[in-house]
Amino acid sequence: MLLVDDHPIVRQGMAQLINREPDLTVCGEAASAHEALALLKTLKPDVAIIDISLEDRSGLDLLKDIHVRRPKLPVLILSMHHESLYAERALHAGARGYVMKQEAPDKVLVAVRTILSGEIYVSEKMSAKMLRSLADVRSGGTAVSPIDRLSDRELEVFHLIGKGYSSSEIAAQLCISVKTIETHREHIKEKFKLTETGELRRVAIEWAAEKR
Amino acid sequence: MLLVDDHPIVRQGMAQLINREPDLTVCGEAASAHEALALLKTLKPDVAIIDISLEDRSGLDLLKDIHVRRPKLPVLILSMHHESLYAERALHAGARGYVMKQEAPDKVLVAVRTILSGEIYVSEKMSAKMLRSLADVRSGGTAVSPIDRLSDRELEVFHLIGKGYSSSEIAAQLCISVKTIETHREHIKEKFKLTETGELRRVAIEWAAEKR
DNA sequence: TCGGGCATCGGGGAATCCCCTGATATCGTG
DNA sequence: CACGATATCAGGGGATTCCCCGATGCCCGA
Repeated sequence: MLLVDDHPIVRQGMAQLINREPDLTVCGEAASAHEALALLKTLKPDVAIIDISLEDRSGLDLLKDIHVRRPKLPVLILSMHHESLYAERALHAGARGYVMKQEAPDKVLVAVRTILSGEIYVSEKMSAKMLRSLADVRSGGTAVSPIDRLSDRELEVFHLIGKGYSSSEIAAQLCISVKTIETHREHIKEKFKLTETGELRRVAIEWAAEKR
Repeated sequence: MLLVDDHPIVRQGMAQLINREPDLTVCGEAASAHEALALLKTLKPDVAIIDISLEDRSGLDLLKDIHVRRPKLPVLILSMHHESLYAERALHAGARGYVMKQEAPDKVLVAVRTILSGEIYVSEKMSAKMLRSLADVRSGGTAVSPIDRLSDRELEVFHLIGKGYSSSEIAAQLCISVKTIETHREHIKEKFKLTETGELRRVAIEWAAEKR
């Protein structure tokens, strides 16, 4: 197994956790995406655990690269960020599982064994959420990113929310009623399967930051 | 030694690192400030390692509490954030050392032994920087970033605003009144010379994105 | 042509935020 | 010690948001 995390202490904890399992062994560690890709060539691991926030801030990027080079390599994303923000993105980028660092260590072991057996691993909550969004397939069953399902206007509003504008400010900028913005917000929340307003704001900020 | 970190995997790595040293032993672990304070009473550790970003309250907060209860307990701050952002604040709040998680694990051991011997531990770079800023006396016209003029608490609130949290959400996270958050927001706005609320939100988002 | 997504707007009530004043306690520094 | 900075909280009132409801007109594809 290949470990990728820019914090040596985390790697150490992970390595110990993994190595004391008889059926699992850490064969290499990397602190950056660059190192990881190099080790991937020489070590030929059969599974990888990758932190989403690396130095060169390319955890998801690395994931995509790996997915191109070795599409069948199961990758588990381990992150300090909440699953509601990144889990879907990670799976979309080719990961086979997502575990938050806040989780108990044994969750990692369960996740590793799950993805080694060819299954997908996400938390109960997250899988429920994703199933829910899968259930109402009004797009012919094709798994589309929620962002793609936004209409032009909704995307515009979403973008402005991500930049920190309030409903009334957005209304002013677009020269339309606040009420209209509120409607758009509701529709966006529906499409993203969000329940709290705060979540919409944070997701929008995250997204806007990426598109910077 | 008491370990405080909200990521079980990190605690595990730290514990293993510490315990294999003959002269050091982990006597307790905590995932939150609340737990930490409870354990501090019962366990009487002679040194503590604290992560700066905890779930319930910030590590700096916990640090101050500890410093009140046991002023002589040497505390090492372990953080994923760069030392240039927090090291000075940490020492000011009573910490005896600051180590980034990006550092090699043995740095932690060096740091622990240093603070156990009564000395202060920061990296070479950081100590040089602090000495330099100490040397060049506050000559009136030093252009200081508004960020540096924020108090610890204000910076914390500012950070959370930038991540998209509302006043009430921040209050819940920090376990203080919404009214207090509102006061902090006003003070931050003053220091940044901002007039509109939206401006504060956007500056905070901008800043949080940079420090990602 | 009919349905559906889209964009626009409105009402109303509860919740929250915003902004002001003011209060208290602590801490560090001069 | 006195003073300023910090951190905490409160009350109140107006502004805004949030979330439920419903409505209209438009355009496009089945």
